[in-house]
Amino acid sequence: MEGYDSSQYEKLSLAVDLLVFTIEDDRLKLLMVERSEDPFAKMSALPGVFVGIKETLDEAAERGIEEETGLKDIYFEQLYTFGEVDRDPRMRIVSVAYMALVPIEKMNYHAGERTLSARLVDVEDLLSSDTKVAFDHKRIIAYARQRLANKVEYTGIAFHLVEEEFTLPKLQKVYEILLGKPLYKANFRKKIAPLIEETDFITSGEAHRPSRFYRLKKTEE
Amino acid sequence: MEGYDSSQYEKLSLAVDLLVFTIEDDRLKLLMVERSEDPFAKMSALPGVFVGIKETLDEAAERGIEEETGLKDIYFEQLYTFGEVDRDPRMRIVSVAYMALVPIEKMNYHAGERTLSARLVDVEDLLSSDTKVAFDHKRIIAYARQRLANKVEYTGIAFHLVEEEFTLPKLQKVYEILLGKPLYKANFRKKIAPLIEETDFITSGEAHRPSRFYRLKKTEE
DNA sequence: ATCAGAAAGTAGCAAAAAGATACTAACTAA
DNA sequence: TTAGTTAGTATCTTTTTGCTACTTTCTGAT
Repeated sequence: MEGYDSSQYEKLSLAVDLLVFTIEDDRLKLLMVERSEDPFAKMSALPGVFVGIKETLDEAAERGIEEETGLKDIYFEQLYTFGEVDRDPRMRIVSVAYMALVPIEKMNYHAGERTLSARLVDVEDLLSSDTKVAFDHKRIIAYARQRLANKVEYTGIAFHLVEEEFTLPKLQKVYEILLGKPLYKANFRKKIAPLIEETDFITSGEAHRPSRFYRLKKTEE
Repeated sequence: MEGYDSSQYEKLSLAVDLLVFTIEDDRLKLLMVERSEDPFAKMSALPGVFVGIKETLDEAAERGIEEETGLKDIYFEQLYTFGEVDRDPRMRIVSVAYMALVPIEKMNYHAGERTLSARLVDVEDLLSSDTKVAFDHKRIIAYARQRLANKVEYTGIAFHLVEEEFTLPKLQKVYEILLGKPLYKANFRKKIAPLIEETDFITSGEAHRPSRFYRLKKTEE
């Protein structure tokens, strides 16, 4: 392909759509914006940016995340590239979706330049209702939701949704939310024990036994 | 993003690079072409096509696969999108990599219009040697190799590398090649037993006990 | 015909992981 | 001091995996 004379092919616009997930009030939430302009004015959409001609995809994703949340250095990964011809009614735009995870304590966001507002949307509610979402963004969200559920089983992705020091009940809750089912406390602890290490801190002030804070062990993955 | 006036952003070329894998002589092989033009003339590269302005990514991938192999209806999936700025020395080209799997018995290929030849390359040999490959294609191949190894463990992706009716020794070999390690026969059979069903056919003519042909059960996944 | 070789296929145990239950521990608030 | 509530642990059962050793069924050479 790259030997082709590419000028015979029309170029197209490439965007990055961002799925910034967090967990708030024991629910999986996603950062969405309210569009100020047509098409889909006043509807919910994923935040996103166009990819600059001198910018890698990862750089565009980082830039977009920072514009929406002010955050740098949060975990993100490329999700999938959506390239239906008519996904944008105005013109051909191919979108590379990126997924980012951030603990709610660090979460921050604000309306962008061309959006009315930004807010956290309950993902399960959104997906199980027939709420309309701009473009093909609902499908993208469903795809990401699925990937999250898969990855929590065989990677440490859930750790990105808690702070660096976390209690096991809190971490377990994150696993349960992503998996969509309750876990046995004892088994959960057996499973993640080799990945974590104790800290000297415990919770206090709650009307029950305090829980210890742990952190992720550096040495394994 | 999609509310932006996109005209302020330069458009770019989008290509699909194809990784057509098969198994030949008990080795994982990949279809590669020899480039006829600069840059990287005479070097090995992945086959690929540019994405047309009225064409989805999947359609472009299907078209590319058919151009290279004459095959329709083979299994393929989107792998990852590579968007480094300088991955093509001439101009900015973002590439969506697609991975296709085909049993060697169906495999077919020929040099394209702008390539000198097409051939099957031993993947492990290529990756463990310091053979130069055009563009960032070696990295893409390494990424795909990894993904194949992962997916064989938790999906039925290996079935796409054997014909519809297959013997268990043959299927096991495919698993072993993708995983890069030997498996115990008895365990392997226990594991895939629920996924397959017997046929009435067995091999013949070999100097040992014949083996039965099976097929994938339709009902599960 | 019989037997050696070779790969297909099966039986069955041991070890490890996952599933599940029931308990004990430590805090606050009344 | 006690009731309520959640943290944390001990222990058993079940399932899966890891492994070995066996039996089966073919060809090809005595």
